Amino acid sequence: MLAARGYHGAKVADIAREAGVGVGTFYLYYPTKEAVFLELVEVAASELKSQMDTTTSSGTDPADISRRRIETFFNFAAEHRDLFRIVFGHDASFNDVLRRAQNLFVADIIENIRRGMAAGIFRDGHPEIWAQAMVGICIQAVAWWVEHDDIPASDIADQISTFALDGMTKNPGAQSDHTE
Amino acid sequence: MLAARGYHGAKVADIAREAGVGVGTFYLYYPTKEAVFLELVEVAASELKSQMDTTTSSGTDPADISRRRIETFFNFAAEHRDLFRIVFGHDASFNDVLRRAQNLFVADIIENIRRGMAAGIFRDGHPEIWAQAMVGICIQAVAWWVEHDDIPASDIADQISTFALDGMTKNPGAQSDHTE
Amino acid sequence: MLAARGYHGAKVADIAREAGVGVGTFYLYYPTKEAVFLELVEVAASELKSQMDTTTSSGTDPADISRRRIETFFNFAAEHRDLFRIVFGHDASFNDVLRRAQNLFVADIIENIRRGMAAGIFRDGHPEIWAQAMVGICIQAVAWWVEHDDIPASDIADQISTFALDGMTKNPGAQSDHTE
Amino acid sequence: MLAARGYHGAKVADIAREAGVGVGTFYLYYPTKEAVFLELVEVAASELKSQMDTTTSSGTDPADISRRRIETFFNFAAEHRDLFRIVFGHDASFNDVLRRAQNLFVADIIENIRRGMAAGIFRDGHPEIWAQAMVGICIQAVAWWVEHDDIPASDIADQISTFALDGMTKNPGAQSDHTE
DNA sequence: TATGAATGAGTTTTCATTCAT
DNA sequence: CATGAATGAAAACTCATTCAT
Repeated sequence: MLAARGYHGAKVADIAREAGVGVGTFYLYYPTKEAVFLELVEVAASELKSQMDTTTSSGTDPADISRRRIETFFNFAAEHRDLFRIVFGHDASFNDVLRRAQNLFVADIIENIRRGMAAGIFRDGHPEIWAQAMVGICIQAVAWWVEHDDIPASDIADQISTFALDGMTKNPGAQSDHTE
Repeated sequence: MLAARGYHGAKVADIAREAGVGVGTFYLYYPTKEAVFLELVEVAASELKSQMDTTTSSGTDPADISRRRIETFFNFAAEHRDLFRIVFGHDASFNDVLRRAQNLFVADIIENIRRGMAAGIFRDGHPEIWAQAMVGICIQAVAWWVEHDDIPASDIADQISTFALDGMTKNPGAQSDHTE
Repeated sequence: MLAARGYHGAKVADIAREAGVGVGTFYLYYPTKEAVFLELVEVAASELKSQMDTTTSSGTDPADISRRRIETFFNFAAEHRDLFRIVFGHDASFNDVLRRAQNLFVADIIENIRRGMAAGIFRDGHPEIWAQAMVGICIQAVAWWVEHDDIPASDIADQISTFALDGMTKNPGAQSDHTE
Repeated sequence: MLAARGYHGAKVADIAREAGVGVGTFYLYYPTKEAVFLELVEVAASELKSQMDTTTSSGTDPADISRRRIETFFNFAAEHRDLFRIVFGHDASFNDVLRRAQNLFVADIIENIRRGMAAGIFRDGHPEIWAQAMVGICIQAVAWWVEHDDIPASDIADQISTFALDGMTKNPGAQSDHTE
């Protein structure tokens, strides 16, 4: 399925066939291969943003806004599952390499989270989702950070640790421990 | 610079030139283009993993382990900045599209975090890093989730909200609010 | 404008749009793209030929016939300027290359003609038109010649020199030196 | 043979095969298909120009210069026959149409020239070459003229008639009637 | 071992032509 | 008759990989 291929894995001929049209037809609607992805992503992003803006326009509590945005995001993803598979879909060659490397760590992270939960130190949750979240934080942070030479490693590590361990809210216990 | 190009953007000829060898020499050491990235990533991943294992072998507190792992990760990234730029480097065509879409949201997230911090609801931190962390969590979680059809959107949204807002630890106030 | 594009530069869609009809309609009247040019050229050629035949049917003096034919040709061209632009119009890619190469020589030829006129060796005339004529003779002659292997270069050069310098008529001075 | 195909008729794959190399090799030396023709033409044009400059640098008589240039041109063409076949080679589709149209007139022109020669009005020469010359003059002149709106048809017709019938030189009889 | 010129399979893109409406 | 969206064969171009030196 096209959706599972990602940008580089998807050939224009495949995209066209998948859509049930000829290659010529593809170029009737998009000037280049890049353009269709760009449009796909931009249209979706702008739709998502407008949904988020609507969703969060009623309240002003930042924590609440975050929660509702996250909810909106995943509802949107549920409705556009195919799109997300395209956009984050694994490209035959490279992403597999990354995936494998990630898995090397995910297992350990899950294990640590399980132990933390069992010990009552971590709040209850879905260990694998949290492990994915940890990986996502680190990847995104590092990708951002390598373009920002001025921040010391210890600073970004601290920021990420605080974020991941304590969360953003100051008195979380008072608000949203869904597990108690 | 090669490092800024990412897997698809980097031609074998560039990689070889960057390394100061001929393309033929490249193929003397790596069977395919994929292999060099695979090796790059795997060697680094295994080195990182072994550093992490060493770092965390002494203690058993899961929160502490997480913290130390995160620290190790960013120290490693600092020492292998080029590698990370290669691996997460933006490929000319596609990643830019993604980058632009992300930026659409990052600004809003930063704004919300700033307001939350100002209101004393969010603990103090680096708003942009946290925003990147939020985006990273969501992207990684959604990429993982689209391959796991059985989990309802509301469940994953809840998990991610809890993680991001409250953090993993149960009594964070008691442990690590760096701002108090 | 279509007329300026030449055969390869003109897309059928353009030709149809230019004509104010749909592409489908185009194919109602012409079986192929080539056919429309063929028809265009053939209809025009046959019309031109019939005009020439009429024009020259009255007299029998070959020099006079030549003169009248040339006149008819350019009058026809004046009335079918668009057609001539289509037929000899410069195709985006290749003809420009030729054009540029020609210009390399045209300037020199003009210069030589000017000097010849100033010295009273050449009869008066429009230097650029004559230079174009010179180029036209050479191109056409060479294009014809490369398909006729049996003629030595010196022979064709002699023929062309005689033609260009002395003209076709035996006693031109007695007939048509417009400048005296 | 490639040389007989002309620009549009020649596919890059053919050019490469003809040259005994792979298509990739072609692109190793020329960035685009257009570029190879451009280079072909420009290199040849500049070589031809330099030959012409050398040839004509000794004398100053314009008529002599013309004659020597024409000679140089055809000698050059003889040595680069293949190149000229490429450059003026007939493209399967369009040039044939033109060729056919031209032939419609060439026969008549030849006939007229023959009659003029027989009648002693035209100097002796090769009727077909002269007919080609006539056609070349007219095509080139008209192609030039359609881009120069300000010149009346009668003017250009006069210029061309004078050129073709009387030649450029003022007293041709005194100089170069090769037939007497 | 080291090289980089040569390769051609694999892609993107074009556009004359068709055909359902 | 008229249309233009759809088509896909054919063409230009890319780049990982090979191999003679």
